[in-house]
Amino acid sequence: MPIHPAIVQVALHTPSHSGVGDLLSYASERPLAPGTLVRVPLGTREVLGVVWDSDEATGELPDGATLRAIAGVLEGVAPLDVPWRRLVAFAARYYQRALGEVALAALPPQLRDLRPEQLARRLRRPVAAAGESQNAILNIALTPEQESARARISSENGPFLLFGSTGSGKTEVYLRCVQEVLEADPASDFPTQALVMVPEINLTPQLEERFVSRFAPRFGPGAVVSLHSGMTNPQRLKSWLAAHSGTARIVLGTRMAVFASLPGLKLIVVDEEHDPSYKQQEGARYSARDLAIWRGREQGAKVLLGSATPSLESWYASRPPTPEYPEGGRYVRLHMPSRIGAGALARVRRVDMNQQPRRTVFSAPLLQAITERVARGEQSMILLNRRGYAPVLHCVDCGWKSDCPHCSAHQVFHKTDRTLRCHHCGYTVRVPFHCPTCGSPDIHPMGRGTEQLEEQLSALLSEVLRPDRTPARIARIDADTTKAKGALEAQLAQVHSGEVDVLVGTQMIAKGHDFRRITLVAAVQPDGALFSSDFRAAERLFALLMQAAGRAGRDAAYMAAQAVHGTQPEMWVQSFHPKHAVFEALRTHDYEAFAAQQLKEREEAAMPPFAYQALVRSDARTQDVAQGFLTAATAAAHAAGLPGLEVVTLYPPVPLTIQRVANVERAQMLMESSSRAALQRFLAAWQPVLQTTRSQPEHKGLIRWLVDVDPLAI
DNA sequence: AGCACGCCGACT
DNA sequence: GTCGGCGTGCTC
Repeated sequence: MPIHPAIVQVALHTPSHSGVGDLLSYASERPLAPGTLVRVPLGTREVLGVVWDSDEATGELPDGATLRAIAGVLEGVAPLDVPWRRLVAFAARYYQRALGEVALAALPPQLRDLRPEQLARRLRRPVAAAGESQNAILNIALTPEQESARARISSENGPFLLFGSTGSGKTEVYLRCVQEVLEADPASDFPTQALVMVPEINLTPQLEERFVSRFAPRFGPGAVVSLHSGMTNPQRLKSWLAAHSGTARIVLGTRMAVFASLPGLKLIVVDEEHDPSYKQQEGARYSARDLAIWRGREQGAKVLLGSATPSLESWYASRPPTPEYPEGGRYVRLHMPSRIGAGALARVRRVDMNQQPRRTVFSAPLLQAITERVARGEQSMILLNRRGYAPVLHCVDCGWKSDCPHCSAHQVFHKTDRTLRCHHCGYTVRVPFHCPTCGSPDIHPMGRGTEQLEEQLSALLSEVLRPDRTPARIARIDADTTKAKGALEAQLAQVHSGEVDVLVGTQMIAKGHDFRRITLVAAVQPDGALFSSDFRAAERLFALLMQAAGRAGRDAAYMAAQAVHGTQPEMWVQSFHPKHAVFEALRTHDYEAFAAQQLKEREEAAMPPFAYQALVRSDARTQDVAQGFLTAATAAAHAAGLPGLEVVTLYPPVPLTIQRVANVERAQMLMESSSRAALQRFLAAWQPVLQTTRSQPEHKGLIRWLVDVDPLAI
């Protein structure tokens, strides 16, 4: 037997419900620093692990377990530092997941697969030279508003909420703040670093271009790296190593980037901080924006959130001091109301659909406005948040509907490829010629999706000519037309080049992309979101419509040129409730009034941000089992008198809106408290109770359960 | 989470 | 007779 003088605790990818503790003990020939990456035997496999600080003096082994030896150390990768480990530990605790699960998910996937010698080979590859040069950074002059924001970010601690309307030049402020951080003399010998996050992968290339052109001359071509799930595994590993080693000074990425190892981190920017994409929806359901705030505080990095329509959480957290509450919010609010280099704000035109003939898709005035724009060579953008031709197919004779056999949802009619597709489980069939139930040929689409809009618009504009006397051209961009790699870029290029006159699409066209010739944006059917059971629906719709409105008339020079035709940017909304508060606020572009009204409602109803919530979801073969498990776990919690329970409200389990997906029945229950700490205490204590409850025979059909802390939708 | 072990159905 | 379905149980 070899002698192993050291015992190390290692975090491994084992889920929290697996019954295996957070840390497993291994023998090592020498002590290993916490944060060291190791390969260890686990059962029959060999897996990647991270050496962790052991709180207990000795790792007590369960009876019968024998200590196995570490298989290897990933030499050449410095141990992950204390701030990184603390971030991972906090995220695991706060979002109720196993430590190892979060730790390993935060590392590039390829690190798991590489043997130490393969990694060593990769590390020997030359990296892009990152040497600093004396090349000056070419800056654009800041407006007084931008300069004032920059100065306050520079001199105060934050966190900051940069509230700037679309076109106010938030990105330029980000660039300046990043520059300032990178040029500062680091207190340690590790180079200073900045992390910049955006909500969607689509938005990283244009941002990367801007950061590279600004900073590469000064800090070298390898100074800016990206980190998002659209990259290949080797690319991700390369970026990760560059950030970890300090070669990369700026990391641009999506929510996953919040876990990047950045030992020199001094600034975190979260652009479009209100965007729901920052909340991970599977696995550990973390909010990258909230973790950014935590990480910044812990690691001594400034945090800058930016948005034209902040989340109500961030808006409330940045409330100015009042006589009543002299301390104000935790965040510093910085306001940039002016648009620069952009035209006037879009004029909002509301169409009351009650005054329109039944089944109207494009009201006459909207169609007229689009027609005029085509004739002038301007572009229009039509938003509809529904893919496919129609959400359901329906038999006139017997009432049959195209229900998915595996889900409690309709199969969507896709005319392009003649299929019925379930958007929840993917189940696809050919469109039947006759009703499958009664054989009637009288089956019709009900409702409309983007495919149908495109088709109807083609018919409606068939006689309309562009300035060059050619027919109007219509394009559609949604998840169906952009599946192929590079398809989105190709389609966007078409719009940019002016080939397209009218662009139809889902919300993916409303985000980020600046088309200079768009002078009209229309939401043809936004009502669905108004009366949703989700209390955040209005907030989300308002943000989307504001963002969409910001797409019209982005380019001041173009708008000035078109002014001779009387062009002004317009945002059209067709609604059966045109007087709804969302549209009223949109009309005046008044985010602040909208936020104040929403916050008042939330406060009266004791909802976030005035209360804290968590969900437990359970999946099972039958709805009875799914709900039964939650009911039993609730009873067990009360019986045990768990801590925090006195200020946490547990609501009874209910089926999810889409109750069954892929033949799995889903139920959930809500927990709510005015105290975040109490909710946390309760959840932590409840975890083992849920485990025990599951092991009881009456809950045999339970497939899984999961906790969602600070859920975005209920 | 993986992965092995284990016990029942329809194929070369 | 085997290949393979996924239920159960284990991993320092």
